[in-house]
Amino acid sequence: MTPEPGGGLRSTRQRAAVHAVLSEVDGFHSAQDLHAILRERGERVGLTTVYRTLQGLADAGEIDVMRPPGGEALYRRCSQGHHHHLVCRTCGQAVEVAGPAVEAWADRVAAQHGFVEVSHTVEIFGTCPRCAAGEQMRDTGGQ
Amino acid sequence: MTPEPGGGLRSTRQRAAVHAVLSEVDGFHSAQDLHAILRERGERVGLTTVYRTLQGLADAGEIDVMRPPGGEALYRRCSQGHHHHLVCRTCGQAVEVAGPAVEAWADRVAAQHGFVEVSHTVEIFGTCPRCAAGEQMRDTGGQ
DNA sequence: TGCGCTTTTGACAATCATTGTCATTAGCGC
DNA sequence: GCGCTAATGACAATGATTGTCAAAAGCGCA
Repeated sequence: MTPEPGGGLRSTRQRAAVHAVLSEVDGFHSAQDLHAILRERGERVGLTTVYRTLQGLADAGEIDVMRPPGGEALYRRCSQGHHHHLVCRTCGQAVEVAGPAVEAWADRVAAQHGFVEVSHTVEIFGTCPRCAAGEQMRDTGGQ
Repeated sequence: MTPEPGGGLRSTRQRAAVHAVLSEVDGFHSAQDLHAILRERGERVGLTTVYRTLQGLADAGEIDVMRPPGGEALYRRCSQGHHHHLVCRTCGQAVEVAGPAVEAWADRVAAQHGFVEVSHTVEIFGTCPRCAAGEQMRDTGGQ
């Protein structure tokens, strides 16, 4: 029970590595994905540590977590404020989008029903122009 | 490898049971949850079958699936059209909400970036009035 | 009504992401 | 440098979901 206020975190090589990878890669990646990237770079970081570090970063609001229908959670370093994502379901590329109207709508709807402590998730999935262009060879015969 | 789409389904006792439970319970429930309810009722349905039936129903658009941050997927029978949910994170009670403005916003944002085949998920979490009221004492059993 | 083909079922194993464990290692203040 | 304590990491454990495959049950058809 001696909680160090604020400075309770130690700066370790592993944490820096995870942080660095997140800064350099583009789009959303799973924890295992990031772990593989670290290994390729020669960084020796345990998978458990990757998970914990990501958890901590997500907890601190420094990265965003997304749970696509597929299964694994995806992480990405994002701008700090509240925003949402437009994600390509083929290549993973993500665009940050802001929707003040949506925020307002969500709050209003929740308030109408008397809900408090409201949070919301908005995710838009689609196929980005590049992937859509390379994908059109797929309707032989059909259904 | 030519399963009859649409009419290829047979009506079985198990499928009817799952369907019935979904009609009678309120709010979102996990697959394992529904399986437990079926067992309590004396219906002998395998867990695998529950999963498959739910998958089929979700595929047919007859039920809604939600993946809360917690982990398991939750299922609920809903009205057919496209809509979203305002869910109490304490008791699970859910309110269907429609947001034409949000749909339009999502489509517009996606189109601006050239994305096609767009889908989106919107979920609002909060604490419903009843849970918010009873949360200071947390004594009344409620149900 | 009975038969047979095909789908469905269900017990169990397999998978797979994520979390817990715990001995070892390494920051950081002194 | 020393020591305390948090962090690490290999491994096991968890737990939801999916695959497997033989047995059972629907439904069309004779």
